[in-house]
Amino acid sequence: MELPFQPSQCQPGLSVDCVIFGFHENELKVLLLKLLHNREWALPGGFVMLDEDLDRAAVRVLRERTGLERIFLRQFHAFGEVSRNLPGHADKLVRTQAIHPSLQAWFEQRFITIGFYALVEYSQVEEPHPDYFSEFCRWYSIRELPPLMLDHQRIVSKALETLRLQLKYQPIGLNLLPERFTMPELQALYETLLEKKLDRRNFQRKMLSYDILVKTDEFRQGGAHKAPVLYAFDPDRYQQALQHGLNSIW
Amino acid sequence: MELPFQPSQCQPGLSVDCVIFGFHENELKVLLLKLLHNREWALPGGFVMLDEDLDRAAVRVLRERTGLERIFLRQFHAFGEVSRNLPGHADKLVRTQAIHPSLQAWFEQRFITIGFYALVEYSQVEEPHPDYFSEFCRWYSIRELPPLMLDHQRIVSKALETLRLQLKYQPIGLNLLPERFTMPELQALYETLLEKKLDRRNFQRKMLSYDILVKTDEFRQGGAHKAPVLYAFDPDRYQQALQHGLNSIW
DNA sequence: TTTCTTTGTGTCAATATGACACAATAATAA
DNA sequence: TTATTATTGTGTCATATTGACACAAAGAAA
Repeated sequence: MELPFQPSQCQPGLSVDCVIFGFHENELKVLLLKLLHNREWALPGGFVMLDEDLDRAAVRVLRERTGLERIFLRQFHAFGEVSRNLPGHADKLVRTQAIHPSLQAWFEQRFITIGFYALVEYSQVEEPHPDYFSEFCRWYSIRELPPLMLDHQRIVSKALETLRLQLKYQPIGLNLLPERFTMPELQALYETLLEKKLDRRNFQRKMLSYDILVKTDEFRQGGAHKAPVLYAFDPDRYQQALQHGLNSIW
Repeated sequence: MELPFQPSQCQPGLSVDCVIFGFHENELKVLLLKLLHNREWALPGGFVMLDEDLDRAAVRVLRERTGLERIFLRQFHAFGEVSRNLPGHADKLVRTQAIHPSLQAWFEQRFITIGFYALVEYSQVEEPHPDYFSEFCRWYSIRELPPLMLDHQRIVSKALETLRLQLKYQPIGLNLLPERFTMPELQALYETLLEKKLDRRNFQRKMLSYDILVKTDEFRQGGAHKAPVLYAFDPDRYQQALQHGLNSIW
């Protein structure tokens, strides 16, 4: 397999890492890559070309990994502790033949990484593509993550914290749920993120009051009980709610 | 004046810029540096030492500029567009004798900058110290900023946007106001940030309901009218409110 | 003492919220 | 075919919060 990047064409000491969130079976999941020759897992990430905008680099990584374009992607933090680059990390990559010895110097640099989080519809991601350093991809529930490389555990935690903060004053769901969804499904997403049960009736009342949902005349058939109505987000109103927030104190 | 940094000791292509906010005469202000040999102004910023944590670099810049330690400082965005480094910028620095020609290559790099915003008590900053590239410092009202270098205008705008967002779900004031302040002073801060008038009585009721203020038994004497009570923040409760937010929807 | 302005403390109606009841519906079991 | 069961849709009601506003107290100046 050919090297997917040329160190001389990359911004030195800088990388991007993406925490890709999906929602499936009432669980919040993240897409991880299994490293080659190593029991550890890693976030999808990459380097920034010298002539590439930072945000474009994150979009590219996302496209390369999931095949998706135009998805919700937000920068959330720059990780720049000196200690995040473990001594011996580059050496280990060479020893396990993960990289060619000529790249050792590149990987020995002190790296700052910019964390992005993405919200994607789980079912839309068909077959995630591993990259040069990994053998395969898998979704993992955030409640039981495997051992992660370097400080990637902390990056996931920070992304999750940011996502939960977003929930407090902005809508969520448009990017995580299919185009049409039921009120109980939306509630399940909120309950998962908040880690607590909500009252079904009060949830519906509040959610409808935000005026970002459109009730369709279709139902989710095939369930064991009363068929629930399908809703969709009103894209314009949803974007407005993202911009201005849902509940301002002032 | 000696060069304050050695390029070989710095993380390549990376800088930090600080938007230092203060509140004075009912105006939100930012601390700017007047560049040498140039009509433009710049944010206090600097480079990151190879053995220095990113956040520590921001703390150092802040200390060098304001003399203050232990102040409210938050990372808010990484600016990484290719176009933010204008072609000819390094050349201009050499031509105006702002930098020695040997540094031209360093300044010609493509830079990513990490934006931090700081909240400081205006009166505590005695005499701001300019750096190697600047002749003096000045506070500017955010309503009338002078011409800023490169994309620093955008960095200020983004910082302000973040600060206003913070106001929607977190307390503010501890770092911008003196230790003791009156309710009208706190309200003026909010009105400035929100750019709108608030009802004096409802503001007080809501603010007190957050339970982060301590009413002292002293008054602000010397005013032309009834002497208002002085309040102080309860540091512990304030920190808690910062952590958990003031008004959760859920 | 009067006037002016600002501060401290209320009231009250309108609205939003939390807790809960009950009918309707769809699949399954009797 | 009918009863059962779990789930969905639509309420009600008491309580808490909010927005709009009134009035008295305090300090300086006329």
